[in-house]
Amino acid sequence: MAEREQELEWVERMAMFCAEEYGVPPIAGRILGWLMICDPPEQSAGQIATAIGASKASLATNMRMLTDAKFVRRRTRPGERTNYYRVDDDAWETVIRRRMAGLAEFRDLAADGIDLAGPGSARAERLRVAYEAYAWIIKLFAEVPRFSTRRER
Amino acid sequence: MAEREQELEWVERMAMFCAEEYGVPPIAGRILGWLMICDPPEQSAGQIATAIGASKASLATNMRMLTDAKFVRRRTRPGERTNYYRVDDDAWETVIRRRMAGLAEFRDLAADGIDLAGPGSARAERLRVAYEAYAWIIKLFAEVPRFSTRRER
DNA sequence: TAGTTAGTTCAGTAGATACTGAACTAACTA
DNA sequence: TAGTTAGTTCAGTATCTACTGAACTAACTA
Repeated sequence: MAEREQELEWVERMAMFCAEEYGVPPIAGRILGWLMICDPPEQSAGQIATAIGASKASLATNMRMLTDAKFVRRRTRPGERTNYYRVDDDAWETVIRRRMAGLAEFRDLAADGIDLAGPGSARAERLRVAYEAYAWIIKLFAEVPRFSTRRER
Repeated sequence: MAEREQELEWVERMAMFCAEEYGVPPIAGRILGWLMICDPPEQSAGQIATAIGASKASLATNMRMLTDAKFVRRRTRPGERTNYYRVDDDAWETVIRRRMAGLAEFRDLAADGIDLAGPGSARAERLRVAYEAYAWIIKLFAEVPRFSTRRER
């Protein structure tokens, strides 16, 4: 299989993973996947559109989404009006951290449920179990040192 | 606000959380939410349908999904043909553990990408960073003792 | 036997989402 | 000035998902 073909297949796998696991639109997933593996690592919307086979309009919408979410950084170059994009170094750690934040939301929901059912009631037991499962994992994560294979910049 | 009304509002919050965070259909989320807070804790499809305002058909489809995923347990009673459902004690720990499995999938995808880009190449650097962020969190959870506020049964 | 009811299956529908082409804006260049 | 091109916006479309009513099955009861 040609190099490019293999890359695109990998990009597609990455896109589908992001779609299923994180609910990201397919094209946003492809952009992310492409930016993970492309050479050079910084590319214009036009280059990316060509590579993944999407329209300019889709690129505009999805790049907006990705830059707003801080997964992708935009860079301009002096004397050029083209914007160049690259994946943020911290993108994946950000993804992980947001996921953890989601856990806290559930834990708080469970806490509200316990109040509603009456703390100490038999009915609150189910909720307490859930609360504790989430509190456990959140605490675990909070105690751990921040990940840092931080590259020098 | 009436007790029941408050409960249903809580169920709705839970359902929307499950929908957004886990991609579960709204009715499946409502079933889960209802089963977390309802009294008695074990209810028939008919009772649940009435409580959350869904059709029999939707109950059939969504209960199937939830029992297949082991989030909800079905129980029969001698001399009755009605099935009764309750949330599995381990449901939420299961949710957390599946989420962790999703992380491993990403890590492996990143590893494939590194092979494709050529390990050691500059191009593989982005992928290596992602790989390590995921490997870090996965290792963290793998090392930790299994959660156990296990109730006696 | 006929009637009742728990539960399943399926065809159709409503609503949402992702995507695109085309028209447009804005910044530059000759 | 007119022409070029990066990027945005928007209306329309295709596709998908969740949901329901209705027809059905299967297990029981009188």
